Amino acid sequence: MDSNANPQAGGVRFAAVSSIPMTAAPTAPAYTIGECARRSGFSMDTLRYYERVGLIDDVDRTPTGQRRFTEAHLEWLGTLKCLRDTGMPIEQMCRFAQLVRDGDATVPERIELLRTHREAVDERIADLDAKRDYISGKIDYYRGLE
Amino acid sequence: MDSNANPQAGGVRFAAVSSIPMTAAPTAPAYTIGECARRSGFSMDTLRYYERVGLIDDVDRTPTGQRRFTEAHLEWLGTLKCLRDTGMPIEQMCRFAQLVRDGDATVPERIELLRTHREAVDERIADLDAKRDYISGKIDYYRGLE
DNA sequence: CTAGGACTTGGAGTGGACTCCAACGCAAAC
DNA sequence: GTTTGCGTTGGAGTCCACTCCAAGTCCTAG
Repeated sequence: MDSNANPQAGGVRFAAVSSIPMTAAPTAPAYTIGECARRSGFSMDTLRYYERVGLIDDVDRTPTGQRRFTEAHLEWLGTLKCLRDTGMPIEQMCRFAQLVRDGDATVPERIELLRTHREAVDERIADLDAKRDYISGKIDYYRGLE
Repeated sequence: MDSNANPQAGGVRFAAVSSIPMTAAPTAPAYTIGECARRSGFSMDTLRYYERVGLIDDVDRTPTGQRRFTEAHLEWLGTLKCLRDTGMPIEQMCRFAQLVRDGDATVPERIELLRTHREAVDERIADLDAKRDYISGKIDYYRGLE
């Protein structure tokens, strides 16, 4: 049901470990939204927003309604950050999230989506490279005028 | 007064030449906003908007009020496109435009601005490269599952 | 026990960069 | 000379991705 568990090295990693005072008993660590924000690099508001639009799933609540995020969430957030920062629109990330929810049968579709996205990223990089050169040319031109 | 005239090879270039029926007499070509849009890659609305906020200067009008853009405008628009597409905010482009308007004394400041921007572009490229690799890793992981 | 900080919700507001609209004038092709 | 279409203006609207707000609850350190 959940084959997103790629333990990719590049996940977001920070120092402190146990965020929430768990009464001893080494349970799997659960993070408050504040801690999750600090660790993921998203704001608390963005995390709530992502949950609302369906980009984050299965966020447990304490009996009083506070969110508790897990290691798995942090990993998933690392993926989202990567996709977002490479320019994928929210809507497409939602589609990807849906595929992940839909289980292993969607792996080929996920590959397809990521490949397409990677191509877009490649194009973006090539474009930036070219435009970087243009800027350098402009700088050189101005330097000739000084 | 105007040392933006860097005839950089990478300008936007199209096929057709004379857009507006000029009663013979090979005057410097002047382009309608539509033609300018086609040649620059900006929409007509964006061109008007850029003029309003001060990114484009000295746009002549026909006696009836229609804009006529010149070759020089197209070159400047090429520069704007490059800056915009590499993520420079409008406000900073406005500052750059102001420097160009302020004449040759501002050349060092322009260099400074462009250098700073180029650094931002370099960082963006490095970030995209890294995230591209992350995506590739994810793809490989999924391919292992197929 | 109480102060202060962290958390909750639904919904409204923001910022950047356009993009569209209405109502109109001018143009040039047949 | 009329239709088709390109152009004008000021101002309003849109889109995206958040970001902020109010009013309230909860948690924990002192």
